[in-house]
Amino acid sequence: MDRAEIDQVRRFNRTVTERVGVLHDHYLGRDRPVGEARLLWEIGEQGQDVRRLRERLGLDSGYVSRLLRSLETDGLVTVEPQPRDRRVRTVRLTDAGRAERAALDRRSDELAGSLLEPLNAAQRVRLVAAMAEVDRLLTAATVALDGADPDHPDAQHCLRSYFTELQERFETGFDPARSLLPDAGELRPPHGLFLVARLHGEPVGCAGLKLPPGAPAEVKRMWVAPHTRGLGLGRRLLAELESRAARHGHDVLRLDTNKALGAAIGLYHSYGFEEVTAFNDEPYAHHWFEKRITTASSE
Amino acid sequence: MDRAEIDQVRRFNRTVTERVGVLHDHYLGRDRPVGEARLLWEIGEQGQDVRRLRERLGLDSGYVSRLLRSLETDGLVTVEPQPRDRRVRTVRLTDAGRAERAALDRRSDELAGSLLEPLNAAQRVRLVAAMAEVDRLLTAATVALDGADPDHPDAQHCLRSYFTELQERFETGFDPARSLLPDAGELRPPHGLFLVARLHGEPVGCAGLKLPPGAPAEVKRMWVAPHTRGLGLGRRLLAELESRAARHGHDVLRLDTNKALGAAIGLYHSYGFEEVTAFNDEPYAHHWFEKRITTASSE
DNA sequence: CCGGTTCTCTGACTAGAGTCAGAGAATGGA
DNA sequence: TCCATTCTCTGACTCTAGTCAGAGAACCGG
Repeated sequence: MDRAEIDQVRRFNRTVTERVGVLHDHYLGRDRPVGEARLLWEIGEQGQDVRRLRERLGLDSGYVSRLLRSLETDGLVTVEPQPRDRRVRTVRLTDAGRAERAALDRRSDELAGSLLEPLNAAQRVRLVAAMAEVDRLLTAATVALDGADPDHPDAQHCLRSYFTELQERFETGFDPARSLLPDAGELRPPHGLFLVARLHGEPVGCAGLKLPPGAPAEVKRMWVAPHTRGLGLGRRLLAELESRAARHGHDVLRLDTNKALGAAIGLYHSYGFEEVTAFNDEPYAHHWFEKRITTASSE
Repeated sequence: MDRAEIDQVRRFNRTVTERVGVLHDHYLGRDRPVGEARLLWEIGEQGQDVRRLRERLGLDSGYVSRLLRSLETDGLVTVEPQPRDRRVRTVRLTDAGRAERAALDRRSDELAGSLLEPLNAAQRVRLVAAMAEVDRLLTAATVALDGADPDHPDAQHCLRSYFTELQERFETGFDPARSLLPDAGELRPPHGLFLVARLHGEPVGCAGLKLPPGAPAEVKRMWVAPHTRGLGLGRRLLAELESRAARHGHDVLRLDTNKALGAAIGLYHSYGFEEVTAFNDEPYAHHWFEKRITTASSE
């Protein structure tokens, strides 16, 4: 990371916190404390459990309770116990609350507009494009990769999505029973491992690795959520698997894949995999890839 | 301004305030309230008058006074009356203060680094480039254009810089006495007007307009500070002058310029001016331009 | 139906970031 | 010289945005 890069990031931080930050408070904190506004926003059109709200915003339970009471006395929300578990309470917007939320929405639009307003059309196009790029890359940088048990709810969520997607995309559909599926034991230590990628706590990708002693390490069940594609997440998962495989003493990484998964095949090529002849008889595979790995590899 | 643009700006605002904002507080507000840290930073290496500090940060005088006392009791600054006007007080960093400020500097670097850290080299390059673009265009959008009297200190500052620059850039140097200079009266109502562009309150550009009844309006003394060039500020000044000239009933805008000012000549061409034969005998002019204007023109 | 757990609420605090109204010293202009 | 103005400081508040420690209701498993 060189000096010029750091300096540019600092200039960016300064300009943005000044310009966006100040306007943000000006527009959104107008007649309601920011905390309440955030809460109002997060409740959403269909209501939310208090517990989920707390998690999403990372706030103290006492604090949320107080904020909600304040919104309630203003007639913006109703709080009622859930029928099936009366400890949990559900918040719902009243009509007034919905109106207030719409007002916040309008203000966010105004804020965005006020940033663009002084610029001419050409500048606007360039600013929006640059913002999209910053947004995309900062989001990419926010995704965290962690080891997880394949039975963890987040891992399960990813795997279900993965199978659903295979079912939709494979010409022949996908029936887990017909495939060479590793059982969960093969994807947890000491026989392998499983990674989950999370964005703001939500699972958005996964990848498994089999580590058979004396044989090549094998990538299994790599999946990236559709809304986070294009962030380089697949590449990051591969890199992480590769370095972990190397740390476990493996010097070859391999995988098989279906011809319907074009983007993945492209990634394997560009990441340094080479196509090889079939090393298993997975009925859903059309391509088999291998990559020689070294401990020093870092991307 | 279309919906897609607004939405992208809103996504950007959200990502950036979350990612940069949260880290900002985490890194910079570590062992010192953000208010004090900002002040410490703004005092700078060579010290500042309390009054200027207040202006720069837009804070209440009582509040600043209290913050300074707190920094003083921590041994980070000294506050002393200015010798020439003992009402005004000057703040200076002590050695401890300088060390603390250096620590803040390091943290800003760390913050910047932490944004780049999860990305690979290619992504980093793209992020930094996009940040530079956003920074540049948001800065451009922050510049305010206001009418001003040509004798106003900010206008005078611009004009002095303008003349100095002409002196340096013209092959023959520049001697105001030899040039066809409008007197200040011609650049203030009702005979004309004068615009000053300001960034965070600092003058960074100017432009004058002569409005002789029954004759073409004439652009005079247009200047943009070197560090704000490339922001489209010249174009904005021209557009503003054009619309004001139109509002005063003029339908032609004209100007003369020196061959040394290549960027300006390029701007005049691209803005829609056409070169014409000399309409005056300004000794420093090599090119004369004219543009037909309409009331409806907007850029 | 008992005991531990989960979930929400209340009360009691704290710190930060300001705002507002003077008071009191210095200064500058008539 | 004196009066208005400028500049800084002090005291007295306010509002956000939390944190922490229980208390009490509801639920769940054995």
